[in-house]
Amino acid sequence: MAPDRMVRATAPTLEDVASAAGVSRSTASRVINGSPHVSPTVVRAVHDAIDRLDYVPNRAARSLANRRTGAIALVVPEDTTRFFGDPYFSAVMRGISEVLHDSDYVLTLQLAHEIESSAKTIRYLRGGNVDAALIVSHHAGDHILDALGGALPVVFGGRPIADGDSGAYYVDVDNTDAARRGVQHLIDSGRERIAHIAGPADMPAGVDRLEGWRLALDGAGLDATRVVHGDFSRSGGSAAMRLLLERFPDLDAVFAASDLTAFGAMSVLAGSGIRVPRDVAVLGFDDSPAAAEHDVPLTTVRQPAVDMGRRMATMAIDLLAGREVPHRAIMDTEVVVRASA
Amino acid sequence: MAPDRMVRATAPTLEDVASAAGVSRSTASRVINGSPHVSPTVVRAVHDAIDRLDYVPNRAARSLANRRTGAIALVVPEDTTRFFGDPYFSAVMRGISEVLHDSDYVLTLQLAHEIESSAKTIRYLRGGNVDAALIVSHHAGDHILDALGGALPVVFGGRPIADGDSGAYYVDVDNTDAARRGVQHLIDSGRERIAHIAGPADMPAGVDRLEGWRLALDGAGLDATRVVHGDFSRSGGSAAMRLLLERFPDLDAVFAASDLTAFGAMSVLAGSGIRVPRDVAVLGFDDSPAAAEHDVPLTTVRQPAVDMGRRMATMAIDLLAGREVPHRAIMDTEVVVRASA
DNA sequence: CTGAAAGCGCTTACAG
DNA sequence: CTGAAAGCGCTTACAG
Repeated sequence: MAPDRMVRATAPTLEDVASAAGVSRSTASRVINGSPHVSPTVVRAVHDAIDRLDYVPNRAARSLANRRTGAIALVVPEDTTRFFGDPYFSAVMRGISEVLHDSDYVLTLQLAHEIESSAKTIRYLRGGNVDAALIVSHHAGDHILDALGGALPVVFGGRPIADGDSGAYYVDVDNTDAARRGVQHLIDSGRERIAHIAGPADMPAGVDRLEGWRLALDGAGLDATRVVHGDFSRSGGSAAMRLLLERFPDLDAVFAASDLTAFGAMSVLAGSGIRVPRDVAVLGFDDSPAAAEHDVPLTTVRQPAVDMGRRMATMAIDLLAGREVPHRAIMDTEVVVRASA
Repeated sequence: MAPDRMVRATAPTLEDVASAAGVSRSTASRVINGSPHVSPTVVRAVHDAIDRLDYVPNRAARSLANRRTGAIALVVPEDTTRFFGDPYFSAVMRGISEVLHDSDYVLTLQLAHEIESSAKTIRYLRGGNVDAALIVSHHAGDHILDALGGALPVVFGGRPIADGDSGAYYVDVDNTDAARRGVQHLIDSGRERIAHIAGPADMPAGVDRLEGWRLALDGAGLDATRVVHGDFSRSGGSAAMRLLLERFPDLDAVFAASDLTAFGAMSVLAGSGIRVPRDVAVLGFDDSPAAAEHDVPLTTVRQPAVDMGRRMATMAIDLLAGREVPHRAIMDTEVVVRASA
C-alpha cells in the first residue's frame, strides 16, 4: 500500500475507498456518515480502507451534495482591542473552539471591527457560507437577528439587548443575582459604605449587575448612591476609582463590574496608599485567570466563561441536528472569596 | 422582480443569473471571475442580473470545481489564556482579519490548546480544508512545517524556531536591533545599572531582545549581568521584578521584554515605594494600546503588530496567487518615549 | 443491507 | 468573445 500511496499525486477519493473495500460508493458513504443500516463486516472493510489510504472526505463535495457547509461562524461585533483585552471573551472563545474542535464543524471568524464591515458580515452569514452563527458580545442587539432574517440559527453569548419576543437563543448567567450575592458577602463581612463601579448603562451585563448591587444594599438598609460608571476595562476602572475616591472618600468597599475594572481600581487604591482589604474591600466579577494571581488575590463572582462558550457551541450543534433546545441557558455563578474582600 | 424573489424558496444559482442576463452559464461564470475576455455589454447584463437576483455564488460548488477552498487558517499553537492575554497577538489577529475580510478568503480558526489537538490540526490543514495557514506564535517550530510536508503555503508570525534552510515564510521585526535601540535610549538618558526582564530562553523574541540589551550595554561599557527571565506575561513581570529588586537593589532602570512584563514590574515598583522614572526607569516592548494609558505612560519599543498581521495575510494571498514573495518581511520598529523612561 | 443513478452548483478546457 | 459539455467528489432517494 505504501508505494501506492506515494505514487498517487492526488488525494484518495471516496471512489478509491469503495473499490479498496470492495463495495459501492454509496455504501462507503454510508459507513462514513455512520448510517445504522450497514453490515458490521462492511463497516470494518471500509474503515480499513480509509486508514490504509489515509482518506479525508472532500469538504466541498460533501457540502455541495448535502447542502450543509460544516462551518459555524464566530462573530465578534465588538471593538477588537477591547474584545481581546477582556479575559471573559477569550474564555468564551476557548470553550467554543474546544467543542467545535471535537465536532465535524470548523470555526470561521468574523471580526466586525468596522461599521461597514458589519454589512459584509451579514451578507456572508446570509450567503450560505456557514450553518450557524455564534455572536459573542456585551451589547449585540436584535438588529443582527432581524438582518439575518432567520436565515440560520444564531446563538448569543450574553443576553442580547431587547430580548423580548425575539426568540433569540443565548447563554448567560443571572447577572443580577450573581452581583447581589457578591455584594451580600461584602455586607456580611461588615462593610457598610459599599460603592460600585458599574459597567456601561447600555449593556445588559452592566445594568443587571448594578441592579444586583442595589438590591443587596436595599435589602440591608444600606445607602446605594456611591456609584460611578466604568466600561468593564482596566483603565476605566482606574478612572472610576479616582472619581469614587474624590466623591465618596468614606467608602469601605467597592464592587467592580468586572475583574479588569477591579484591577484598575486596585492599582489606584495602592497608589493612594489605601490598603486592600483593610481599608477598602474590593470585589470583582468574572474570576478571570489573573484574579487568583493578583498581588492581593481578588475576591470575585465567578462566571463559568469557558463553559458558557462550550454551551453556546453545543446549542448551535444541537439546533443544527434538529434537537429541541431551550432558548436560554443560564449558567451558575459562585462567589469566590480570596484576599481582597 | 421583487415578487419573483419572494416566491423562490431556494437561493438563485449561476444558471438563474445566466438566463436572466441572456447568456450561457460559462459566460456568467467568466464575468463573476473577472475574466478579461468578455464584452462590456455582457459584463453589464450579468452584473445587473446578479444585483437583481441578489446572487451569491455557492462556495462549495465553486470550491469543488476549481479545487480551491477560499479559506485560510489561523493557527494558534499557544496556551490560549496567554495568547488572548497578550495584546500583541490580538493586534496581529486584527490585522489578519482586516485583510482577509477585504479579500475573497474566509478566516478559519484553529486553537491548538491541547497537545493531542495539534495532530488534529495538522490533519485538518493537510486534509485540503484550507488553501494556506497562518501560524501566530512566539515559539512555533519547524516541526509544524515538516508535519505539513509542504502540503500548503504557511506564513509564520514571528521567526520560527530553527529557521535555517527551512524556507519558511514569516514576518517579524529585528528584535535584537529594536531592543538595542531601546536600551540605548536608557543609556542616553543617563542610566547606568540597567536590568533586563527577559522573555523565555526558548523563544526567538526572548533571546533576541536579550541579545539587544546586552549589545547596548556592552557598547557603552556597562555591566550586563542584571538579568532575570520572565515569560512575557504580567504576572511573570511582577515576579521577575521582585527577584531583580532582591538581587540587584542598586538598579536604576529596567528593560522589560514586553509591555505586559513592564506593567507587572511597575506594579511591584509602585508597591515598593520606588518611583518611576525618578528612581527606576522602565522600558517596555510592544507599544500595546495600554502603554499610553498607563498611570505612568510607558516608554516602549513599538512594533507594528496590526501591520504585521496584515502583512502575514497579504503574503499568504500573494503566495496563493502565485506571486513572487520574499521569505521574510522585517517590519520597522520605533522607540516611543513617554513618561516611564 | 446494498448498488446504480441522478444531482448538488460551479469552472474550464475545447471548439468555434 | 461565447457556448456545450465534461467533471469536481460527494449524498441520497429509489429500487431491489
